[in-house]
This record gives sequence, C-alpha cells and structure tokens, in this order.
Amino acid sequence: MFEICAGAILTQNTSWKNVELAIAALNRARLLSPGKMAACRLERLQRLIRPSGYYRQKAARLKGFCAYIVRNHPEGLEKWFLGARGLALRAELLSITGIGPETADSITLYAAGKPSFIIDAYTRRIGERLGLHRFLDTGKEPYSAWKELFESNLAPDVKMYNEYHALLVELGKKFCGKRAPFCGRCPVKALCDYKLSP
DNA sequence: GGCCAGGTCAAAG
DNA sequence: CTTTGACATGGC
Repeated sequence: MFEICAGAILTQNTSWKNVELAIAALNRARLLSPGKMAACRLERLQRLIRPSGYYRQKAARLKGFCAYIVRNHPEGLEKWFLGARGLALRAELLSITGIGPETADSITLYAAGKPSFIIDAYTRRIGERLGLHRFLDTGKEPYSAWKELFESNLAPDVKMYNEYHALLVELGKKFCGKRAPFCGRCPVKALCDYKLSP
C-alpha cells in the first residue's frame, strides 16, 4: 500500500525499471512505511532512491508525503483510504506538495482502490493519434479534459480502470513512442478503424 | 552521444 | 495568469 504510493511518486517522468531499483533499495532498508521513511535522514533516503532520478527532489517529496501522513493520519494509510471518498481523497492528495494530478490518481486508484481514471503520457498520445482530442472540453486543463472524456464514457469500475490503464501503457510502449507519430500498427487504432468503418 | 522515460513546482514574464 | 526551466538516472 505505502509501496504503491512511494512508487507513484518515484515514477514521475521516469521509467518504471529505474523505480524498481529504488523500491528494492527501500525495501532492503526496511523503509517502506510512512513512519520509518519520515524518520530516515534525508541524505540516506536520497542515496537509496538515486536510481530513479531526480533523487533530491523525490526524496523531499517522499518525506513531505510521509510527514503529512504521520501528522494528519496517524492511524495509517489503510484507515485513511478506507474512510475517504475517492474524490475527496484525490483532492486531499493534490494538496500535498509533490503530488500532482497523475500521482494523485495513481494513488487513488492503485493504492486506495477507488475509481479515478489515470491520464498519463501514453493515454494522451494514443488518444491524440486516434483523433480523440477533438472531443476534449476546450477551456479545461488538458489533464482534466482527458480525464473527464474517459470518465464520462466509462463506468466507474476500479478493476476496469486498472486494466484499461495497464493496457494503454503496454500499447503505448509498443506502438506509440514519442518518435513514432504514426502508430498504424497499434491494435487500438486497428480496432477503432474496424469499428468506425461501415 | 542524443533522446527518452507512466510529472511537478517555483520562478519569471 | 501563462510560460519556462530545473530536476537526474539508466536503457537503447
């Protein structure tokens, strides 16, 4: 649970592979709990998470997150997440420095198990290449616009959001690299073309 | 060697 | 309020 939260912060603009190294180090150091991490010296934390990049910034963000939990939710993550509505939880997470919309959604969905659709680089990229950006609510922030587009067209189901996002990431890695503007081989595109053609 | 990776925030303009 | 720069490592 806390590991998922830490992973969500560590993976900001970073490949998951590097994050795994950092998580493994934290695990070996037995620091994967808010209390332990909050009590850990900053320099030590920085050293442990170094492989995940931005280690100074991320160490500060992790500590800030832990300090917030210790101070405002001393009963622990489980109780906090259990007692909170998804939307309220997301808003609360957003108030913590270092937790932006995507990280908040990742924690809300993956750690707390509440339906909150995650928008990431792959989701946007695939969406754009399928022409879905035409349906975005102009006048809203891009993140919110994408999120609303998906959430207003899908049932708020945790398991489905989970799989949906995982599939988008998988497909994005394979077929929608930043350097390949045309993803004609992408199965999602193939499926859409099939569905949309008479 | 250059480009990229499941972003976020504070400082400028 | 919108734009821009900083943050940093590992893999291909």
